[in-house]
Amino acid sequence: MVQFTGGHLDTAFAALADPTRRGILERLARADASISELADSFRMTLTGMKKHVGVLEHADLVATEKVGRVRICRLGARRLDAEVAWIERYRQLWEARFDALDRIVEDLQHPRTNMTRRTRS
Amino acid sequence: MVQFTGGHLDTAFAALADPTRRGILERLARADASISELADSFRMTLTGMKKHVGVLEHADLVATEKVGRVRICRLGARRLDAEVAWIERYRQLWEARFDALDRIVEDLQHPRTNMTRRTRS
DNA sequence: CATAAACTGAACCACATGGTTCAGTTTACT
DNA sequence: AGTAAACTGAACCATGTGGTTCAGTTTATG
Repeated sequence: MVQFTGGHLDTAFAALADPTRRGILERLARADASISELADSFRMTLTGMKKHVGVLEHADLVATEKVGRVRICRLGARRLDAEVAWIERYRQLWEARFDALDRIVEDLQHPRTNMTRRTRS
Repeated sequence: MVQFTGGHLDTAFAALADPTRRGILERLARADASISELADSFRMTLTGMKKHVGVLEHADLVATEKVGRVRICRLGARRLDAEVAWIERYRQLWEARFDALDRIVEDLQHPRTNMTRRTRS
């Protein structure tokens, strides 16, 4: 065990851990926007907004392009497939774990001499 | 717009943003464990591990109980439903956004005089 | 009772975050 | 040419993170 080459998962989850950043993604899903548009949508300085966009860009959740004096921000390539995959796998383990617990509780209440493992219902 | 009461999403995503923490969850899905067991699985001090468990506990991803001198860690109540829901919704928007882009590109290549919106195929 | 195991809390460290201000630079408009 | 908009970078600030060490406390065991 001991190390978990996290890679994308780290940066993607970290990027999603901020409400402003999630807001920006929702906003960009409606339409592309400049840094200033985003900045005053979220009542924040240009500089502050640029940092958030930087984080999202670094996670490939946003892509930007400079056109004249304005930087256009659009949704990036990352579709969060790996992230959902991790969580879904975790949820399966979670369910299995609690199913097992249920079986134990039930066995304590209705013990049976046959100790072979029961199959999932 | 302007504020996004993030609540759980914040802490859950933040908790998942660390590879050690994801590792702990996977480990606990296999079986409950004490702080010391986790600590040496991940080659870390007890104190360090306790902090990680603290973060996970704070996000309801882990629940602990002290039994004698050992603290038992098990999976917590949070099944990450809200988190998956957010991401899934985002992916839908993402698809819609790129479908729209495809339509534009296609229309540029094969222009048609009828400008009514085409329905999704 | 004595010792050791297992945890806990405080204090520290280097570095990242989420913001700001201030001082530029580049580009558009008149 | 001159002004203003839009961004950019550096510096700063308070707080959080991921880890450590050290000094306890509690609980189990010989």
